[in-house]
Amino acid sequence: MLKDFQCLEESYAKEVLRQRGLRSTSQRLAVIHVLHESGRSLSVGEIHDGVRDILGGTGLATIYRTLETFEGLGVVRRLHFPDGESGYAFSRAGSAHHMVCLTCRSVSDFPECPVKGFDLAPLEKTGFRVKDHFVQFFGQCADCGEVAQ
Amino acid sequence: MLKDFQCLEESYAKEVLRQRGLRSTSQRLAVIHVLHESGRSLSVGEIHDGVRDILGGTGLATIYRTLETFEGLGVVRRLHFPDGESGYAFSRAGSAHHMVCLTCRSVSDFPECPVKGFDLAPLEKTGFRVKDHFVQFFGQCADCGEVAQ
DNA sequence: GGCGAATTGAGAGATTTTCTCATTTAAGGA
DNA sequence: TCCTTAAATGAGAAAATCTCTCAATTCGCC
Repeated sequence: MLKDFQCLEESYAKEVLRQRGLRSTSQRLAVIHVLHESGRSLSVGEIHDGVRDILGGTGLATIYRTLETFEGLGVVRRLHFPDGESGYAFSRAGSAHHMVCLTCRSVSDFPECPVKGFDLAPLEKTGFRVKDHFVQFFGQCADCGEVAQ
Repeated sequence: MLKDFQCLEESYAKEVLRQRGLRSTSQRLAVIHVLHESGRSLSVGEIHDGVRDILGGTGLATIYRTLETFEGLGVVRRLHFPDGESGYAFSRAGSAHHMVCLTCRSVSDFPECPVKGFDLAPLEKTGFRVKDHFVQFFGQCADCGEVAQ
């Protein structure tokens, strides 16, 4: 195992895994650790590098499998940027929405679902049944806003 | 050229290209034609196949380049599905938001921006400067809803 | 500590995307 | 209408990304 101390995110991931009957492997926890520590969204390659720094030789396939597992569990979310790149970020339970900094790619949870106050009735009158929605704000975080003029 | 008749979407694309000093090639118009005719979002492979049906041997690189160009012009939008797949759909000017059917992958323009009525002030108090937002609704369109129970 | 099933590592393989450069073609001017 | 010229394309190689397989390892439970 990594170390005795575990951040909140690792404990949380462990608990979610346990509840689903999945194992808490060092590789899975390392992925959470790397994502949490960076504080931003990371590409698959960056996550792979970060995990290798901690554990040594870890297979790339494991990273892909782990991210897929965690995404299914809602612990990690995949983000797509306007430039076509994509990355993964830790995702707190219940927060489906994020603010993404276009400069440093940090990801902050969104305090409140902006769609909540929106009346879906006229939309559903068209016959479309809404099952899910996804809201993402792009911009610049406080730090990057300062630097860039 | 394809044919004398052109759908609204092709005329529109032509006009946008002209305004930017880009050329209206048969390949570019064919991409628009294929997207419009399908009425849903298509993968790069499907678009390639569709264009080849019309024009014959068209290079895959051209499809990628064309989609990139049109996305930059706002004529085409790339969509990411919850299952990790992605596709491209024709995008009317000014409509940044869509309803995407998870069954048939049809894409409908969203009548009104749901974020419009949302107060961004508390969000911006955190120092985050919102530059753009992206809203996507997933669910089932009227046709697919009928079939599936 | 031992057992059984879940998970991983390693690398091959498949798929997707980009790049290069010779050739073609659209579009404006003569 | 023809010419000119730069933009755009085609073809395939190359790079990048993602998936698969299966033997070996490891977690979680008894």
